[in-house]
Amino acid sequence: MQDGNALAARLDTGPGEDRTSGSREKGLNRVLHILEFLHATQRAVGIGDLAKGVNAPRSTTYTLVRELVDAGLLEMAGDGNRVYFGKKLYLYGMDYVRGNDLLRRGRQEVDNLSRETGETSELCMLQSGRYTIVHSSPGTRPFRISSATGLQIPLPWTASGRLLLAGLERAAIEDMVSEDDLVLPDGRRLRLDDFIADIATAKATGHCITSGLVDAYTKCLAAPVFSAPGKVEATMCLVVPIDTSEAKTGELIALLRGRAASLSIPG
Amino acid sequence: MQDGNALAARLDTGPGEDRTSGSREKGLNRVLHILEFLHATQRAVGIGDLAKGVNAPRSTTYTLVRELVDAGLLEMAGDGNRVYFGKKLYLYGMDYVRGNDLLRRGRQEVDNLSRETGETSELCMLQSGRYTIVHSSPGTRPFRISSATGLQIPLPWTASGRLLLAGLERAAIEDMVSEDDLVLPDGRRLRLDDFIADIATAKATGHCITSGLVDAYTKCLAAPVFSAPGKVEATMCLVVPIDTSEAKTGELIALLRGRAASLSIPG
DNA sequence: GCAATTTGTCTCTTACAAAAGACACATGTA
DNA sequence: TACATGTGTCTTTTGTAAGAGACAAATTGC
Repeated sequence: MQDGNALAARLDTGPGEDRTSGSREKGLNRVLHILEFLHATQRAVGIGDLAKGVNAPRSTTYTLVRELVDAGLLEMAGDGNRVYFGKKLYLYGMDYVRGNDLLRRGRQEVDNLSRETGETSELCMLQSGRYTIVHSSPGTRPFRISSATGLQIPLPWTASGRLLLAGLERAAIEDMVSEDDLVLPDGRRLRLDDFIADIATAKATGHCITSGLVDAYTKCLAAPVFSAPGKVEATMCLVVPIDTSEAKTGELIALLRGRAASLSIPG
Repeated sequence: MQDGNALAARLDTGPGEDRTSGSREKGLNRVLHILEFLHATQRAVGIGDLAKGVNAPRSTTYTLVRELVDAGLLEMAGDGNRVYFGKKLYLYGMDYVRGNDLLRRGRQEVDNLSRETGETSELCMLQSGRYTIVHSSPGTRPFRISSATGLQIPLPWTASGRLLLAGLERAAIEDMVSEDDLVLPDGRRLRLDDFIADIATAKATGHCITSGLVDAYTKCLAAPVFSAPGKVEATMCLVVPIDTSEAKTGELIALLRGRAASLSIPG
């Protein structure tokens, strides 16, 4: 939980740049902030708190929430004065899945992979310039390695991040990575050049392994899914204990690469 | 497809009443219409068509679409000038699932049920006053009985509809059911009083069976899921061939009732 | 080849939505 | 009893977002 919140905090800078003052914000923007805030919070929120959370006037927040609830995008939660996502968003989400072969097959493949290997497996994508766990399947370890769907983590913290940026210009990479992103959870600081070198290596080898980046106990194996030659659309990734043997790791990487390749468009 | 479109057409009356003139609509409303239109269309749409579809000025539509795409709620589809739902909506949808025990367990149970029986199984709920298939699992019949997730069908056409309205006042029921809703796909017209009587019966027996309503070849078995004593939150339903034997039907109903009961909150 | 349509981006105006703030009504707590 | 703190609904005011329309560029059709 403490971990989850630390990560969630990174979500705060919602859509539409950093608000300097925030007075007389567009209604639609308010709504986008509200949705993003609920996503970061991951539970029903009182309308007052919501107003504070998105830094919007209370009156405005009340009206917007009412409209969104009427539309079914939000729902009043159990006790009666909290709101959270509504059924309509679920339906739209399912529409997205239906219209998206890669996601549909990727989810399936991730589930297979974690069942077969017993390890936590994830499907990751870039989501408006940020690394996002689009689907994850927990694996069977007693101490399950936490990672919730929809979490957004700085790109440099992850193996998948290195693959997702493969093929981008240096400038584009710099745009996507803030100074803060280079600081790992344990306080260590990556050098941007090292990160960019990692990306090149990942591109060349066709996979990526990172050890002890997000936490000291795991390593992360990732392989790219291509939507076109050279264009990395997603990655599949396995999170394994950091002391996993060389041999075992090699095995898993081979498996992972195969599955990721099977999802790729060209073949 | 012709069938799907006939049903989709029923979605058109989106949120916020029927627009008579439509001049100077609120931005948020336009967005809600856009989302609803995409949901009805079930595929990527050109921005021009979208503007026509939601009856909004082109300039406004362009601006809104750009904002929504930037926010990740929509995505530009393949060829480049069409839009459809975006990853963010998927993520929000998953958040909804995560925060909603009933839906999560219901999906699971529906999948089990269709695997065990081989029949198409569905989880249904009221969604802003309309019957909605929230999850469905196709079953194993060679001619699969069509029913897509997220479709909204007039309440009187379905067995689930009768259960979902159990416990409501007559006036409330009348509000939810339009004249058009009483006309079946084959042109027959239900009498409102008969429908209300059906609802009472369904409430009393704790399940509902309808034959040949949406089409001539199927019957629909449904059982209620309660969120509180007397409050029907959802229904589970099985779609079977209309010539299924009495005995077999009884068996399935018993199974269905058991599963639905296991999802209900009180016990 | 020249029309006719569609697409995407602009600018300018004013109708109207967002905000401020007052109000009424619950709570809890010194 | 007073005094915060949170909730939900009003009004009024004013800054601005929605809309009309004009434009160039890209697609169509004949």
